[in-house]
Amino acid sequence: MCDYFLQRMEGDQAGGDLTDIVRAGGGAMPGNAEVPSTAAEWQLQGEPMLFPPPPSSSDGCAGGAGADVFGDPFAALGDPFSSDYASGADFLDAMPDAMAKVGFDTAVGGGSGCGGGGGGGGQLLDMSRKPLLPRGVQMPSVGVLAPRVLPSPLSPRAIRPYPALAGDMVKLGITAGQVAGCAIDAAVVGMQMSPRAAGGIKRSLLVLLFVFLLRCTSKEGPSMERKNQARKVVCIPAPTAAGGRPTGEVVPSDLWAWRKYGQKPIKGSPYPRGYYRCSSSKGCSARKQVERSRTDPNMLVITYTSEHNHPWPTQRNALAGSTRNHHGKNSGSGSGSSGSKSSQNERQQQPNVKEEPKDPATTTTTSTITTTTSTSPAAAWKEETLAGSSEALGRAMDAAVGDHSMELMDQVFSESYKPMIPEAGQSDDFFSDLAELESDPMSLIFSKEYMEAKPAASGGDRAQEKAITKDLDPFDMLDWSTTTSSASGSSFEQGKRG
DNA sequence: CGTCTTTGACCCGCGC
DNA sequence: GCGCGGGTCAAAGACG
Repeated sequence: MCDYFLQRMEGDQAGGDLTDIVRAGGGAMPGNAEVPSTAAEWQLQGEPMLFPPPPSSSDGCAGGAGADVFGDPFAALGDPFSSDYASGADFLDAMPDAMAKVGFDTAVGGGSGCGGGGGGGGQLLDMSRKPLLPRGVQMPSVGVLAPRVLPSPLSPRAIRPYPALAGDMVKLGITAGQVAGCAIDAAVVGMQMSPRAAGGIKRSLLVLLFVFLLRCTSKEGPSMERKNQARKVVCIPAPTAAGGRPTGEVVPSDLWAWRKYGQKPIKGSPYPRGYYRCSSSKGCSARKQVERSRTDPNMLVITYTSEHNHPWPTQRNALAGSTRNHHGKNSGSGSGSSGSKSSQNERQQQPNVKEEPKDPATTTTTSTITTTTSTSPAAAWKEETLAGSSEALGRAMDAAVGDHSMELMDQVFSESYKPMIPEAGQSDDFFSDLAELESDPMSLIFSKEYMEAKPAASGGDRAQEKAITKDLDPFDMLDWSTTTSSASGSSFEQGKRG
């Protein structure tokens, strides 16, 4: 099973606006889309070694050169969540310089030879100049880590509000998918590299991923101004409940509170379509439709309509009905109706609400993000209408990244529907919102690693456990400071050793 | 009590 | 105009 994801603005918004919002993955994953067990396996025959083999596992992490050693281009950027930046926009505007420092080719028509999937598109990383990865870090094949080659670059209009970074990226023909792909690649690589290096890569690329995706999916710009309501279709794998309920649909969390207001059988599809509207705010017109793909019942097609007109809820409706748990209903009902359970699970994923699911069947993929290791098949994302061609994309992600990346992307995409950081005043809120994600991006990606690491801190050693917990902290782990902390590294090492 | 899901009815657009 | 399909409404019941 291969994982890929992407989304589109429904209709004819193709042509480079945001149809290429995210297409992560590629076809160059060595083997059968499985994570190589060794770094050497990342190298494909016939392709140049991007980096020399690590002299030793320890040497790669030794020394106190800090981020420079590992080529963290964004170390100087500092912590976007901190007060170093008056606003998120300031942080964003500082990114191009950081990119340039690592050979991010800002010239029109970047080099070639980096794309593993064919011609066209630009380069996110100009490998010929200076590796982003640190010395001693093995890189997966070019096709895996290199930017995805996508049909069209982002439209300048789509990222118009952010000229500083957007301009460079547009000139480069960089697509959000490339950014996303690299971020996911970073996650993959992170599992193979030294902890400190992983920190730098993670920080760099995930910053790019978040910032760029959120910018690109911003509603700002004429591309979203359509006579009809813009629709965004996201196709995701239909998660099945942990209890092994094949019919139980679990709509992945997107942090908004949705209320089901209807369900209709769809002609030609054996699966009904559920209609949801945002219940976070009374006046919110945001809606979404959830249905199983008729071509692939394992896929859920979620169509978002309209937009939220209110801030992202820091805590989903803690209202009377929102916290109820249909234990009895889930166990006793055989109605086959799919809407109820999915919505129930959505609300169980309130970021700030800790729940102890009593019924294993109610433990969904998202609710287990930070509590279990992933044993389910890797996540898959695809664009429904481009299933044929898009299936060739993104095959590198799944095995290595797994379900957690899906959650990450889900959150990223859902985030895209809230009013984006168009103004400085909102930027901080935006970053704060990111911070409020219970399942931080890195934990989503690396959770398996870290979850494996956590038991290593057993034995009642609270101090050590606390340290591990600290390492698991998204911000501590990301370590937005200028140097990659040893704590971050240790946690990763423990994860590797775990 | 407030909010939820469920579900049949209603409304609307589209094609014939 | 009619039928069909999709989208929404709203009443009823459930839940915490």
